[in-house]
Amino acid sequence: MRVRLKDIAEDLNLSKMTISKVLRGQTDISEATRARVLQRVRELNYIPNISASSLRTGQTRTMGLVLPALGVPHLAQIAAGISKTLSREKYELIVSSSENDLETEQKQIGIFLSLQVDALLLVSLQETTFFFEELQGRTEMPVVFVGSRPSGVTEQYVGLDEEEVGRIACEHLLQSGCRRVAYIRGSHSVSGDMRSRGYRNALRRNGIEVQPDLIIETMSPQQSEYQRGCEAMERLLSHRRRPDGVMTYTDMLAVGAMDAASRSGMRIPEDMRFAGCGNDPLLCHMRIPLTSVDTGGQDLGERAGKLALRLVGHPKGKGVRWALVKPKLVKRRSSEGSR
Amino acid sequence: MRVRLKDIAEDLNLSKMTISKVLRGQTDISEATRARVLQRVRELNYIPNISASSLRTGQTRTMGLVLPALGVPHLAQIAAGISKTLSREKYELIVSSSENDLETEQKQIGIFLSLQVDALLLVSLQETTFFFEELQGRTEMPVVFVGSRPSGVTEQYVGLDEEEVGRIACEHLLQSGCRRVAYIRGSHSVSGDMRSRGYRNALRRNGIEVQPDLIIETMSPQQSEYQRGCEAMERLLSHRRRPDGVMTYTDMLAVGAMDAASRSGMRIPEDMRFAGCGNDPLLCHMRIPLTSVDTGGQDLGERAGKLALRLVGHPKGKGVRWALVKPKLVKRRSSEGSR
DNA sequence: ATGAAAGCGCTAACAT
DNA sequence: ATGTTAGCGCTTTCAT
Repeated sequence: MRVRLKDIAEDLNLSKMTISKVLRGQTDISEATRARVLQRVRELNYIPNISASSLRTGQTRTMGLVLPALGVPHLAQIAAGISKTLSREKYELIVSSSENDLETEQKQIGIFLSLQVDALLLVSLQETTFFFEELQGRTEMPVVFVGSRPSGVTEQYVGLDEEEVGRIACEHLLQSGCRRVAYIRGSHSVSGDMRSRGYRNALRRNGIEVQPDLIIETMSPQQSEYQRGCEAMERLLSHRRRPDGVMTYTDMLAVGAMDAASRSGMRIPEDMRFAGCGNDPLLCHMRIPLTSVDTGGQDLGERAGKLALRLVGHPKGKGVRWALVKPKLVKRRSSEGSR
Repeated sequence: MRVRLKDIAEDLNLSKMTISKVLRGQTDISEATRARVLQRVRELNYIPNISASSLRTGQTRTMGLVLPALGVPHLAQIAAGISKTLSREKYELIVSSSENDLETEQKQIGIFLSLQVDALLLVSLQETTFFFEELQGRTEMPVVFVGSRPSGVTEQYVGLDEEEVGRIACEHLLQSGCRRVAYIRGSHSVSGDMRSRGYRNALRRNGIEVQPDLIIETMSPQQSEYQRGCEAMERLLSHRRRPDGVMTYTDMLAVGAMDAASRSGMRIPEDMRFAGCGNDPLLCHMRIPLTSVDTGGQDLGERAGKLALRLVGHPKGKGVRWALVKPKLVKRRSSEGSR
């Protein structure tokens, strides 16, 4: 049988209460007893039963994170950031994946509710607030949205400043001397639209007209991102007036685009500069080191973790609202030098 | 306040017990009552308190998985495989990451023990059995090692047949007509050694002598894997007699090697065939589609999940022992055709 | 400084 | 077919 408080108590001829107090760091215990207890606790390898303590206190010092998928670097960074922040306050993070499925996400949330975690952090797939409004009625558990949010949610949200992503990439290329900056975007998405807005604004602010044919949507879902990058580039190269700078929605699109450009005899960065997005450690250090917008998963996670910590124990609706994390540009050779 | 069994019971003028029985699918309840209860349960959005039920039953229908990192495709596949298998039996998986840190791993294991999960699945960093021997004394919780194991562990282990990884890659290249197969391996590791053995055996079985200078170790940790692949290839190209087939420890090494080979005028696959390892969806669909050994993360996860399910409730030491999952070769253009 | 009693929400075992 | 009792391991409250 597992060691319980009672076992330690009987072993030392003390009451359960004394052991419990020692373990929770209460101060009304003599130093001598404290030492004896701690010693024996270690010897017997006592593991507290969170179920029991949770049942009594309503707390688990544990938070739950639901991600659309494991295996995605950006999401992993978010998780790492949260985990790091929580552990500073002696909270632990447990994760589960919704496998990009809306219903699975709801199920996973249900499990965390059942497990009595102290707060819920969600990189949510839900597009509406419907599910969460229902949730409000059932529980007072704090919920923090990270990186994405159902439309309409404005509180308890930590996100990336997507418009800024588009802006800094474009601004950087312009400052490197580019005049015709193309944007290879992914398929339609809210973040895609916002980055696109940042891109347009940067152009306008620099007195450059937005050219619709320099914005390429790549959405054939059968093709790999690499291929889509290649094809987008080929379309851009077929223009009468070719772009002299290219930014992309993801790093892999940039890798494909750079390859296609190289094959056509373009020199990078001399003839054409590139900026990707994601700052993927694998992809950014391939052939031509790729300038990329770091979408700051770790930062995002840390902010979200802090928000969750502040929410714990606060009556609902109190406390902090939301934060937008700024992306950072990481310059590498693909956009080096200026003209 | 959250809805409890008691609330539903009072609401319907029944006892807690009746509600509990309905929710657990006991059969000694009239259809009429069952229907009433289920209806009200849904209306009130009842969420069971696992802490309470766990305290009573000692079960949570939840298992814990500790990974060295999130964000790694192979590990994510393992997690997905486990999760899929468990959910068929109404078990749930929660995950945590040790961030490649030995002590963090032990801490995460402790949390899962505290949370009373029904079994523990570990892609463990521990190299010795020391920690787990200590664990044995504290708990009867079933532990399954996945993909890696402390030396000496032979039970409750589901792993990849690493020797076979090396063998099938080499065998495939030989069957495609290669006579001088090189192996670009990573830095030293147990799995690296085993794959190397598979490679050597395949050569020998085909009556080809192992040439030490065709085995390249790439271990400069500052460099990216891509660069290390390039450099390894350059070394191979400088040999008097160049290889006509190259296999690598990872897909990224193959991508780098292929690029270096292409730059030197080698045609792929005509002059030189390549096989990577990992079957990374991103990397295998770049420039030249890459033949790769699929290390079957999903399979591994499913087998591990099944093993864990069989272990639950069994007295320790009973039940299944271990399984080795066979890798599968996925052929693509980099090794196409024969001579 | 230490301990006794009660109860968190649930369910096993046993009535009725 | 439904309900009663007791207790899982812990902590809150209130003695001593």
